[in-house]
Amino acid sequence: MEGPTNISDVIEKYLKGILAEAEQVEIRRSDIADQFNVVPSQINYVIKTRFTIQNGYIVESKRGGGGYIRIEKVNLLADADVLDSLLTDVVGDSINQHDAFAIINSLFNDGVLKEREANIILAAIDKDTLNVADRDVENTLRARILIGVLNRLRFED
Amino acid sequence: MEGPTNISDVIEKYLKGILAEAEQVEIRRSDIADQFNVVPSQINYVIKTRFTIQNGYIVESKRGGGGYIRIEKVNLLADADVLDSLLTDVVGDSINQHDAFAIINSLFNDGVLKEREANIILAAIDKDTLNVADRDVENTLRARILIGVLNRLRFED
DNA sequence: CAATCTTTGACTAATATTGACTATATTATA
DNA sequence: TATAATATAGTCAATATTAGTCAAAGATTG
Repeated sequence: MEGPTNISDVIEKYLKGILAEAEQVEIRRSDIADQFNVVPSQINYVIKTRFTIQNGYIVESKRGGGGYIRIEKVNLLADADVLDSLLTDVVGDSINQHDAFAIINSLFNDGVLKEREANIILAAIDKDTLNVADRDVENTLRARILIGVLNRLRFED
Repeated sequence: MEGPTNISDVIEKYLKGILAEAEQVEIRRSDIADQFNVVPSQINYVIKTRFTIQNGYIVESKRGGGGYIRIEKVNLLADADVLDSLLTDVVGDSINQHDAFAIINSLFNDGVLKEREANIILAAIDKDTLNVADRDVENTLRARILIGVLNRLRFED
């Protein structure tokens, strides 16, 4: 019944309309801001809230002359739901090395990760690699890395 | 969408186009500057920002009559010494996201990393993933993860 | 009314462009 | 051969051109 009620939704729909036709959109932030009569930083808000990796978008940008913001749509993989439930149920906002290793190991056993891929992740979240004095900080950081990596693996590219 | 709208990107692409065909490219700075209608020092800027060792290039030059700038592509897979010095000198104990991304991209281009492997590493060292308040701490952590991961891959082979 | 989402703008950071000045190598000339 | 003239490239800082961050204010929703 009702259309979009705020300008952020309008901008979101505009960009997604383009992405329905093309692989990616490349904009000049101030152009879009002018077009919808909003301040430039609102474009960042729209992107941060509506074009996340969880939703299947990858965003790249460059400042300076000829700068741009590029939004790319990426496709969900078959394993996406496995990774998704793992993320919401198991990882949380803190995870110790033992539990994290078990997750990666099971993903390897299930064929979601190749051996080299698993080894890369294990190296990245190893406690000696992170080398953080505080155990809680270490576990929080490990959770963030795991979430970032597994979210990325939900998509192809 | 559109191509680059800044002249530095255009010059970069021109030079990389030549390097796609040849082992190296040798230019006279003022020729290229004239060709693209920029001041000569902009050629130095393009080289300094886009043909660094972390991008996989080595640059040599000579001044005076018959002077030149020569850009050579190095293969990090073939040249273990270059990779070594790159990790020691460029990564060291701190590295920002921009430089780290350039290194991973080079390793992918040279066949050291597969695309999925590169994406995993990029996700792990992304500043939003690490989400550390202090920039120095973030860069230190990124360096440890990068070195930890690459060393793990190295022992594999 | 409390929580959440949106809008705004001041401030920050990154990148690109330009030109004056410096450094170095080669060539011409005394 | 020594020196001067010429022909290169390098450095650096000022300015211009973008995008990013953050927090306060305002609006909406449950």
